[in-house]
Order: sequence, then structure tokens, then C-alpha cells
Amino acid sequence: MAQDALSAKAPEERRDRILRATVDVVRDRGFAGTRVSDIADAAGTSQGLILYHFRSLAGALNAALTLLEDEFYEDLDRDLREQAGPVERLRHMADLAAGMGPAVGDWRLWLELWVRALHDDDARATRESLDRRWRSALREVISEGQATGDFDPADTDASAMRLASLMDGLAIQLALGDRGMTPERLSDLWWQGAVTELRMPV
Amino acid sequence: MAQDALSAKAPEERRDRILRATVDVVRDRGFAGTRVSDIADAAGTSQGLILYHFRSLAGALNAALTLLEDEFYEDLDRDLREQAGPVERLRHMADLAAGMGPAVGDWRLWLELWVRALHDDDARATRESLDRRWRSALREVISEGQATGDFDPADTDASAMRLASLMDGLAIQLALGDRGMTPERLSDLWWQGAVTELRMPV
DNA sequence: CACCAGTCTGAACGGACGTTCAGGTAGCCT
DNA sequence: AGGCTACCTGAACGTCCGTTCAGACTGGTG
Repeated sequence: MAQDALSAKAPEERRDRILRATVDVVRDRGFAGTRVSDIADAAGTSQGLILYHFRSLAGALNAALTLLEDEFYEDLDRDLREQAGPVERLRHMADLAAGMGPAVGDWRLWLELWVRALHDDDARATRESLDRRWRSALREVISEGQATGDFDPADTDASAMRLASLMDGLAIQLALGDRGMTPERLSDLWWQGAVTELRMPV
Repeated sequence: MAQDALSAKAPEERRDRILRATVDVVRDRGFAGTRVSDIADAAGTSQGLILYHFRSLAGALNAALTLLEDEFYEDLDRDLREQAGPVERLRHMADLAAGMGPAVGDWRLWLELWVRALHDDDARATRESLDRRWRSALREVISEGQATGDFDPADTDASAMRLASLMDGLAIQLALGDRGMTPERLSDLWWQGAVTELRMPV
């Protein structure tokens, strides 16, 4: 028995496990409901270790946020690069947001982030950055589609803003478990909206 | 000096003052950040009285929610009844949501409500009810506009859902203070979206 | 006036929870 | 081997905060 199953090989792995546990706890307890002991339980460590690696509960929460941010970027970049043309890319964004991407479609978490952003500056910065990234990806795809002739929006900026906002709004229904809102319906509703908004040829 | 300025005429007025104070505190501290002492300070009463009138902090918060719900309905009904035709009504809904109505455009509060709805059943019910009401008002206006020939949506239900969601999404930007998002821009972006979505004649 | 019910207060209580701390273990350098 | 550093733990501490409570004040009723 060279290694105890509980003790990770490297401290860094323990640290990572704590962050992942933090994300999990926040997802279903919310930022406000997350206790140090919850994270400790979920990560299988002591409370002390969490305070040792991060300086405070807030430190752990913020570190979890930046982890999330990084994963969001990775997901988005990797997934979009795989798609051939602008139409496919846009279609894929709908599916990603509908929950097919591990980080991108994590709407309960984004909801929590939005509200935390109302009161916490770190969260505000993270939120802004995520949103900017998502919107600029969207705008890029639209521009690309304009170049290829697939899209013909009346006002590119306004269309990008509307489509991004539409996604957020639909996602709220999904996150809150509204009757009749499913990932598929979200994807469809958004795609139809994009077809209209970008005046795609049918 | 028949009446002390601090002591309200009727206990009911005190109760009401507490509820209003609760709403105020929640609006800028959030549900999670709201303490009994905050409410007491804002209402100019003792902590005890809040626990006397409502059974607990949660009781006060929930009572504040139903107050909000009632005011939302009043605002919406009164304001919409004043408008002449479907086009004017729809236009007015944009303005209402952009923050011209005292209760309707209170987006920070709605954001807080959404997240609370993730974890609290009372909040969930209130949210659902508010959303249903708003969406059905929207759907009604759209139907009316179809009857008069002002609107011609491809799919009425889908259009209503998209326009409601678009509003929520835009409102998030507004509530979070995104650069470049103002009530006027929100109203414009939404209205343009509605023009497209409902295929209004220009 | 005496009594009572409703309203209101400020202090006290007790539990929850973030943080601190004293110490224990394991790898690593000399 | 000895010792140093990083990592980790569980208990203890102190604070914050919701709730309870004993009593004061008021207006109305017999």
C-alpha cells in the first residue's frame, strides 16, 4: 500500500480537486449557500486545507470562477474550430449553449455569476470577460457569414447583441426549469431567431 | 404633539413600511445579503417588530415578494390599458421594461428573484407567476395585432417566447451595467427585434 | 378606573460558520 | 540520519445574526 487512496499524488492535484468541488457545490447550492464545510466534504479534504490553499472562502470561490472562465474559453475555441463554415459554427453555438458543452451550457452557474456580479467586483470582471468573449465569437461568425454570403444582417452589431441576449433569455427559462423548455427547444427557438435576424436564405 | 413622527398611525402602516424597506434592501444588498437589522434600519423600527409581524426573515422576504408581484400586475394592467392599439401597447411594453415602470423595470430585483427561485420554492412560484403574466400580456398584444393586421408573425407562440426572452437577456446587460446598454438602447434593440419578428410593415 | 389584547422594543441567547492555530506527516536536501 | 519545508488535519475561537423573551406602552372595553 504505497499510496493512500485519499492522498493525491501531488498537492496540485488536491488543489484542483478542491476547485472542481467548489464549482460543483456552487452549481447546486449557489454562491450564497456555499459553505467551506460543503466544499471540504465534496472534495474529501479538511476545511483547513481549503483555507491553506486559498486564503479564504472568497478566495476559493474566485479561483473557481477563473477556472470556469478558462474552461469556457477552451471549450468554445476547440468546439468552434472543429466546425467547417459559418453556418455550421453558428448552429454549433446553439447546441453548445443548449447544454452540450460542459462549461458553456452551465446556465445555473451563469445565473449565479450574474447575481454575484451585482455585488462582487471579481465576479463582475469575470462575467464581463466571459460575455465579451462569447459575443465576440458570435460577431466573428456573423462577419464570416457575411463574407461568404450566408448571412445578411441589417445591422451586424445590433444583430449580435440581440442574438446573444436572446440566448441568455432563453437560457433563463431552461435553468429555471420552465415547463416546455428543453435544450432542443432552446436550440430550435434560437436558431429560428438567427435565421430571421441574419436573413439567411431558406 | 399628538403623534410622534416615528410611530405610525396604524400598525398596518408600520407593516407596510417594513415591506417597502425590505424591497429596498433586497434591491441593493440582494436576498443573500439582506439582514434583519438592515430591514429594521431602513424601516426605522426594531428587529423585534419584523419578527413580530412576519414569523421570520424568510417570512418577511416572501411577503415582500408577493407585494412586488401585486404591484407588478397593477403597473402592467394600468399602463397597458392606457394605450390605444396593439402597436402602441407593444411599444409601451418596451418602455415599461426599460425602466419607466416602477415595478416592471426593476431588473436587479428580477435577477435576484431568478437566482432565489433556483433554491427556494416560494420564489420559484412567484417567478413563474410573474413570467406567465408578462408572457401572456405579450401574447395577447401580438394576437390583437394579428387581428388588426399590424403584425404577421410566422409562429405566434415562438415569437412571443423569443420576444420575452430577448427582453430578459437585454435586461441582464442593463442590470449589470454593461457598457453601452441604456434604457433607450434596450428599448430600441427590442423594438427593432419585434419589428423583424412580427414582420411589421415599415 | 382596572384590565386586557395588540403592538413594539432592546437585551440576551444560541447556533452556524469563517478563520486561526498547534501540531503531525512526508518528501527532500545536506 | 537530521532537519527543513510544504502540506494537511481537527479542534478551538470568536463573530455574526436569526430568533426568543421579558417587559413597556397604548388604545379600547366593561
